[in-house]
Amino acid sequence: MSQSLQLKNAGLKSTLPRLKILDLFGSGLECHLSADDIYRKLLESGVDVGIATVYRVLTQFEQAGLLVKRHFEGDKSVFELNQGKHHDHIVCLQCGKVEEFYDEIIETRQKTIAAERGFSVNDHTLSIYADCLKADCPNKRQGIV
Amino acid sequence: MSQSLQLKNAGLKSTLPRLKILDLFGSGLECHLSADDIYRKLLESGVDVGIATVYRVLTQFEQAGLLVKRHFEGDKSVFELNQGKHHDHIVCLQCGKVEEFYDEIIETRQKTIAAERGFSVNDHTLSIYADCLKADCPNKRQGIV
DNA sequence: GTTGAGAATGATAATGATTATCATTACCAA
DNA sequence: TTGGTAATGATAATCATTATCATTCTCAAC
Ligand SMILES: [Mn+2]
Ligand SMILES: [Mn+2]
Ligand SMILES: [Zn+2]
Ligand SMILES: [Zn+2]
Repeated sequence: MSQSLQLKNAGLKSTLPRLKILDLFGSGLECHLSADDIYRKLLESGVDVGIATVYRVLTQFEQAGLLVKRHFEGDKSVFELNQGKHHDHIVCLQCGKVEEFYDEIIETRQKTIAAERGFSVNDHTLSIYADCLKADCPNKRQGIV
Repeated sequence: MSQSLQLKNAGLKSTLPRLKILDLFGSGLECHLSADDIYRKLLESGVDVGIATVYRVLTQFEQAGLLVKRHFEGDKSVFELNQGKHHDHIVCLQCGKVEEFYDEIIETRQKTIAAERGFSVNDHTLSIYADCLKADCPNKRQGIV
């Protein structure tokens, strides 16, 4: 589906900042970007956008169900494409790379644990902070991408 | 162990703000307090402390291993006594109550998942946001305590 | 294609949590 | 008791995020 149609479906007018921000997330999954990441990337690519617009658009996209907001370690939140299905994250403490996973055993176990204690699960976040053992892991942190 | 001795062991001088803050956490477990919670409670109890001191002391206690910092939903972080052993949390979306749990199956599964993907787990956070089904759950949010 | 009402933008001020400064005060070893 | 030094607290500064508001842009109607 074209991006401008995506926006139309979400009840949002097709504007340059919105199209460019949608572009950044592209079709590439496992892409977790902060407002500042996006602001910086747009300026680099010659799109003269305001930081206020970035925050506004991200919030609108989140409310429209296009994006999902995440809170990893650190102070700033990141956004990713809404993949329609829940998943959890492994964050590399060396390079900041984020990998996604879904595990039925963990999911089921959480419901059981909550039920045993008199809770009905609404949502959850599981973030594993780990060291990447791969050879190509750049041994320095550089913002969660 | 007396509180002033606890402070001495941590290499910290025994001062009124430090003793009073340590007091607040007391022996009661499952006590998760934000800097502002603590600041407010101290003022209420007649201890005229500055908010800067609260933040400073919390950081010192965390570095000394007396407290652990947590990040639940929302903007402010909370602290709890360092119980020496890892645990995860269920947060009631109605009243904000926090319950703790530890599940060996989930812990083990995380290590397996990470290993399969070439990661060595360093740390993790699992927070379940749920609705408390108990009758005495006050149906309003009132800050995470 | 032109146009106008209303939405969107961006510069900037405001906010809320947290940290840094720095002059004053309190702790404690001698 | 006292002096050196660490701790405190009022306040300014910082950082991410949100609110304001005058200006610009979009798009449906003509
Ligand atoms: Mn993800
Ligand atoms: Mn806890
Ligand atoms: Zn999950
Ligand atoms: Zn755990």
